[in-house]
Amino acid sequence: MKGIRRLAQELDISIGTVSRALNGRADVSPETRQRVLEAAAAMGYVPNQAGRSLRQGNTNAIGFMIELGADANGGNDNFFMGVFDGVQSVLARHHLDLVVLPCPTGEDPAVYLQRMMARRLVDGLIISATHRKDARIDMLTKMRIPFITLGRSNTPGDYPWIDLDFDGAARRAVDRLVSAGHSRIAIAVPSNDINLGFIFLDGYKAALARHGLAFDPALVVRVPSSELGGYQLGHELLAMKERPSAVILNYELLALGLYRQLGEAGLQAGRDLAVIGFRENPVSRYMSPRLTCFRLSLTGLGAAIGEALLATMPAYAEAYPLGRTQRIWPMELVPGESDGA
Amino acid sequence: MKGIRRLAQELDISIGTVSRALNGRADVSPETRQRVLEAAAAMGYVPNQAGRSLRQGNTNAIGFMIELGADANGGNDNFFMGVFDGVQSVLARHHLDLVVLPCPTGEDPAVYLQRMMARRLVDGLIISATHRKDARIDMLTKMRIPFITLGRSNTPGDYPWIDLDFDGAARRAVDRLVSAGHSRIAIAVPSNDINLGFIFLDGYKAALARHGLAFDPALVVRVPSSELGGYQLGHELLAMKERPSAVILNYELLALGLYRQLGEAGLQAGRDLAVIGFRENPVSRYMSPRLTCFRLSLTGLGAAIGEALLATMPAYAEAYPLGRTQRIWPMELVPGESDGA
DNA sequence: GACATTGCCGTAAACGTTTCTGGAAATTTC
DNA sequence: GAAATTTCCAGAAACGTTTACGGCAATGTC
Repeated sequence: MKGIRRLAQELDISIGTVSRALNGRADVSPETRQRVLEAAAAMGYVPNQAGRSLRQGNTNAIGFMIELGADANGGNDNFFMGVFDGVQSVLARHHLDLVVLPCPTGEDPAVYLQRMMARRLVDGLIISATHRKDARIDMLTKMRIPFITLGRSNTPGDYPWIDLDFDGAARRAVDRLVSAGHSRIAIAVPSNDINLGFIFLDGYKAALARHGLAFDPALVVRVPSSELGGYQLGHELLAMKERPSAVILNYELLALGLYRQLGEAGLQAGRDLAVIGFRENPVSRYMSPRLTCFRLSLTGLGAAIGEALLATMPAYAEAYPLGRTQRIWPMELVPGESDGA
Repeated sequence: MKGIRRLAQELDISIGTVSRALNGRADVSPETRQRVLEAAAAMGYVPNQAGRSLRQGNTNAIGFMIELGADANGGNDNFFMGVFDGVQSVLARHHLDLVVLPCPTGEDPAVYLQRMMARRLVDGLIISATHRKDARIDMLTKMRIPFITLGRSNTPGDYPWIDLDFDGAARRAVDRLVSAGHSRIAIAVPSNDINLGFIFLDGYKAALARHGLAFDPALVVRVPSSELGGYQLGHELLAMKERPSAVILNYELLALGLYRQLGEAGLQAGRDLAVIGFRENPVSRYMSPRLTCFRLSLTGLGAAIGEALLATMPAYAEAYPLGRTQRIWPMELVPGESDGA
């Protein structure tokens, strides 16, 4: 005899009562509940999740899908670790657990997602590295699985999302550079179809226009989001006929390769080329010269993701007034030495 | 009507036969099997994992527990992403899925593990960031859950583990520095009780002894495994009465902070202080000067972990001759410019 | 042609929960 | 003190699978 049945036998009561006592239902006397809880603790009883899932049709777990391919989310640094912490802080309030689902490099994210959802492993899902046209969004809406995307997409629909303030970052970077006297400002965007690149570029264009500067397509450099990409970026910048005096990066670690390329040419960021990076992280803080970039609260972002997701799940929604489930997460500019200010 | 029952009704055969057909059992006629498979595909049927788990008592998933606390595994860079890929390449052969379990910062890893295992979410487990005395090991052996640790521990027992070649790296770093003429060689080790620090230090000591050099405890600097730790390390090195001419790092990103500290004192790695880092990664490759460090195959490591774990699980063991489930993963020195050679 | 074997399939039990239903006992109500 | 209500619990069904068992027909064996 195992599980709840054994517990019931031990206490000489029915398994139904044991279950109700453990789950805090009303119709069980205080003393019986007490006995059950004590016996459960003593015997180290924990309910079998498979049985519970089968019966109630849920799993009490939330999934977070990430893509392992380095290019897809820019080298996978400590970004997600902070976000996971934030998400869990919210889920813990409801006894929900977080499981991370890593899509292998080279596997189609949509196919992977299909496989994982078929397992019915989670009740809700967070997906990241949103592509411009993302098949996963249609799939999840069709499957009626609650989800939220970290990153906007162009896929139409009324699904919830949260995204970093790419437009704002691009705009403020341009503003800062223009007021420092720069007029020829290059921009680096990812070479794949991840959506953030398009938004970043749009923000850049809009900011230029507001300053009355013409948009020059030659100043848009598409490179993979990696240190090597930064090195290539440097090469392209130096090879330009009319060399720009500043560059804005969509990904902070591009600066490493860029710095190296500049160094090999006897040049230095901040002095010979103004550089504004993207997200502040431990590496950008210790590069020389220190990178001017944008700070955000990773755990705060994670918590916002968790709350927005729960707001769309009927079982938890009452605690989270639906409100805005589509929002832009703010970033704050932290000046470094790389923009020559 | 849902699930297998609906499928059976549609085909007008029993659910037992459907199940056997889908699971490739022998006693079902070829044409029936064909019909079932086609109907399942047409209706988009996928077996309910909860029902299956409940019946067969397993989950067809393997867990990989990581710790989010930045200090615990050295800043969480792309290390794990590569390993996940390798693990999945092996698991896929057996239709096993990988789920990553991120232990929140600040939560006791053993408590977290207990919670997750109670959910019976996975059939086997990989744990990382092994501590010198690791409560999780006793817990898992007691629970009879197949597991493997990424990182040795001092906890006694015959459990499987894989570890990076910390001793070899320390030894070869010392060898290289000594033959370049250095005799006062400092070493950085983590300030917490993560086990790799002790092994790294032991390798260092042994190598010194082999060269007839005395071990000087003053040359052992304990700092957190982060860029800031590297900065502190630089401070301590520069403040030493008898300043060392070389330093060996247990974690490559320490070099970033160290470089900065040196730069602020007008010094440079390679020229004024020989530096040998630990693991090669994209960042270390683009630091200036490029860090001398050790290369390893992350996906290879992941695959080895997966195979060693499966070798201990009865259901899969036959494919993996038990052999050595305790092994050291090799690393290859890649010369940079930071050691002045 | 009687018998044993084989191939295929239906039936039903089991996995560990939760929850619906009913009902006995205790309490309250007039 | 009978009726109505409440409190608490037992019993059983249900969730979706897998699999042990048995049986019927078809095939093989002498």
